[in-house]
Amino acid sequence: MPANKHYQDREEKRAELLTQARRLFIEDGYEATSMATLAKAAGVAGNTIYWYFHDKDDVLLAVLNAVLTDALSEYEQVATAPLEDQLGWVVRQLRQLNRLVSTVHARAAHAPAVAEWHTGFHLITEGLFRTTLEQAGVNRDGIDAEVKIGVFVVEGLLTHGLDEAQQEAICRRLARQWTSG
Amino acid sequence: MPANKHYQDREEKRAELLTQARRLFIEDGYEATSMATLAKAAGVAGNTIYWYFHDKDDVLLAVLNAVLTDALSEYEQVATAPLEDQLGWVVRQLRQLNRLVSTVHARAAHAPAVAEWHTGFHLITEGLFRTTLEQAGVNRDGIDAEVKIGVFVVEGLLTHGLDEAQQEAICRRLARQWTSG
DNA sequence: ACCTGAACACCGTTCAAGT
DNA sequence: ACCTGAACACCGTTCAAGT
Repeated sequence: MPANKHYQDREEKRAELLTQARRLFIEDGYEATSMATLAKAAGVAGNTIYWYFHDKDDVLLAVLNAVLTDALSEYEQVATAPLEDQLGWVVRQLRQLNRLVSTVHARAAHAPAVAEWHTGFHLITEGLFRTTLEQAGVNRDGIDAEVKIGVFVVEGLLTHGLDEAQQEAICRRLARQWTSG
Repeated sequence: MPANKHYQDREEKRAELLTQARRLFIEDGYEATSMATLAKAAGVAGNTIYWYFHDKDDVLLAVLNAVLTDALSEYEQVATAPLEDQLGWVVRQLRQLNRLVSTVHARAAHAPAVAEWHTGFHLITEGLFRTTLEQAGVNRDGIDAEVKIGVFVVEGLLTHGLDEAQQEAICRRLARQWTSG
């Protein structure tokens, strides 16, 4: 079956490109990683990437989806923990991804596909967040606003380098308001 | 006094460059505005900019300071209004600047000077915010966390295109928690 | 189908040459 | 001191040529 074999080879090579892109985008940043750098890391010529991805934003979307898939899979294990612990876990998990978060916000302004991904990401995470709050017994009236506040605060914690104490204080303050209200 | 005259000419030309940069960075974005575009808008050759600014990030810093100065000046007029109105004013004022906000977060990762400006900006705005909350009688214990939560939520409102109703709901929720606690 | 070297249009920045 | 045309090193992307 030459077709299957070829398909496997193709998938392997694409996977290698994706692995390197994920590492480089997270470690060095999207902007600082040139297509030439990425190609060299994967051992191909610069323009070969375009056989596997439409353009650089397409590589970014593939990286974002890979990271999101892994994160959602890990989230299942913490979904039943106390509210405050969940919040801390999310922040710790995403702390290393703050370069990616900034990149999404920056690229969303210029690349419609990234803007669309950004919207979908918020739908998913806010849906999970709302479920968690509802299970914690938060009043359903203002829950939409509460969810958005929670998400915005998490994003703020991510993109600004706060020390552990400040971070914990903010998480406690947020969680307190849910468990008391 | 040829020295004064020369100085004035220089200031005028720099001011024109700054005006155009401010307009272009806000309308089209920092990344989308090339040095050649900026130069053309100001009626000079591309490399002439480097006589007035060290590099492109230096132009960005000048724009940020100009915008901040104007914003602080306008803030004085609303500083004594009710909390909720102040919050709404800040969000409306800054809504048009969301490209600039994204740019600061993106460039802060690569340009130390922008990172430094970003830190200073947060010190100033959080200081003002804290004063406002204290005057509103918010409990001083958790006020640090409360201030950061407020700032992060405002940044979130800025960088995500929420409709007016959602925006108002979030502002009301935030303000309620201050006036009740 | 897959990969490449070479080229293209662009970018921020530098430099030698002008006034 | 101030300004410029030309050049430099780089960027993402395209294309003709190879297998």
